[in-house]
Amino acid sequence: MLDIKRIRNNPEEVENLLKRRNPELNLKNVLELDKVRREKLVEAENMKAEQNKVSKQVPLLKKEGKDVTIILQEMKDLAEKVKVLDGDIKEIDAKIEEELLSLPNTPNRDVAVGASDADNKEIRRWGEPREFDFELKPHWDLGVNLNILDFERATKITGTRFSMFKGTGARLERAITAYMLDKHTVDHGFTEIAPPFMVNKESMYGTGQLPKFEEDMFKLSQKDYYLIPTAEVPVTNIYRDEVIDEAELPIYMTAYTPCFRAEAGSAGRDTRGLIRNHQFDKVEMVMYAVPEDSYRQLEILTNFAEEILKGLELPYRVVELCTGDIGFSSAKTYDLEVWMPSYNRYVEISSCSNFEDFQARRANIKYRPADKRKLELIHTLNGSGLAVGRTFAAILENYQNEDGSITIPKQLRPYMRGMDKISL
RNA sequence: GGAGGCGUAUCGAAGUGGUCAUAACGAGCCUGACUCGAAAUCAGGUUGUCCUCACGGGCACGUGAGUUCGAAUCUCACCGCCUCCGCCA
Repeated sequence: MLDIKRIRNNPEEVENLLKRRNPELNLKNVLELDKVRREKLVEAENMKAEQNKVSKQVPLLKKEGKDVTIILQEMKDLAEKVKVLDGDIKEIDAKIEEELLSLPNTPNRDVAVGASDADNKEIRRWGEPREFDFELKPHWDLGVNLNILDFERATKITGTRFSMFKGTGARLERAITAYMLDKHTVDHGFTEIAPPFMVNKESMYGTGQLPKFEEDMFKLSQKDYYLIPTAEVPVTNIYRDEVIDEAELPIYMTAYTPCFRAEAGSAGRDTRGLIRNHQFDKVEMVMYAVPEDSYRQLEILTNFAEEILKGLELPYRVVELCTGDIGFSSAKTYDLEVWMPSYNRYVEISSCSNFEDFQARRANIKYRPADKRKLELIHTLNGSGLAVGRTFAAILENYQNEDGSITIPKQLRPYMRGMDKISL
């Protein structure tokens, strides 16, 4: 959520930044509502001040034996007026809240202006896409042939866009997850979290999934809970409505969770394999930082995600998203894209973002600066580290051999009890 | 799921219709005094939020609604925590 004070004091600046995302965005409604609200607020507060003043006098006058009947009658009338005015203000507050919740974050000033992913900027590449001297297979054929993936039965058990890992495949999936978690906790200093996989709507509002993206989520029918679309939601909300000591920042947290996405509106896209499912596993990194430090932390976060790809020796590139492509809550985002041979292009496998105080304002996460009295909002960041299903797919495709077997990346072998190859 | 109890600042906790909410009292923390230094002791400070350039004012005692001229205090609903019982991996 954007700061209403910032909007009020710098309307043009904020609006211009929003228009970099989408030229249709504007602040007209919010500004008008805010103006009316403040007028009514001043009026109501003056009346309340009067109420408080008189209420203090009443017991004194009574003590002196004076008749207060007239005063009480006047106060009753005043109370009526205050009640009406408070009702109006409450209504306006709700409207302002609604407007503010529907506005995306302002992109960082340095983010390149662009309309779509076509305008994203490649920052760097690592590794060379492998040249195949045989006809390569996509991961869904490789996995099914080796009997480590089963899409047909997953569809029977549940439905389309579900997948199932089997035997060595299930083990490899678990190995990838464990490797990532170990790397982040042991080498990168993260605290591992095993959070709830369902959250209430306050948490969904906190990170920005609600109210705008309800159709992307799975909601339970008997409780007002949602299946998490990413560990970002429960983990970022850990400190919702709390105040953190500055000495504790930055806070690094990582979590493995399954992720559930309705994938509404993506019919027909990536229908085969592990790339776009209703359920997939992901290891997520979440950071809390002081505002002055958050952009430095974004670089660190992105590097941590890159470390996983480097460790697995998977070629990738880093892309900086343009203003038209960054997510609703983000101010700046780097995507990591892994080389996917069957697609013959790089495919998104991680998204690392700085949300600045956008989520912290919604979730009310503050810290007390060591030098100052006032509480300040923290900055939140998160990044995939990485999407496990897509990593699995990338390993199958990049490490495939002519006979259809898969060489296991060196770093994963300890997690596979030394196994170096998956074959029939 | 049933019964009872409880939600007040960083923590403990008092307050049960109006000079007890500028939230008592205690602890913690910060500053100062004493000290070579520390401890102890003494003095002072220490909630958040909204409107306002400021002065100043409003709001908040789990949340919401109600009664009242006036609510932490009375009523209702909801949420959370604790104890006991039931059920359960």
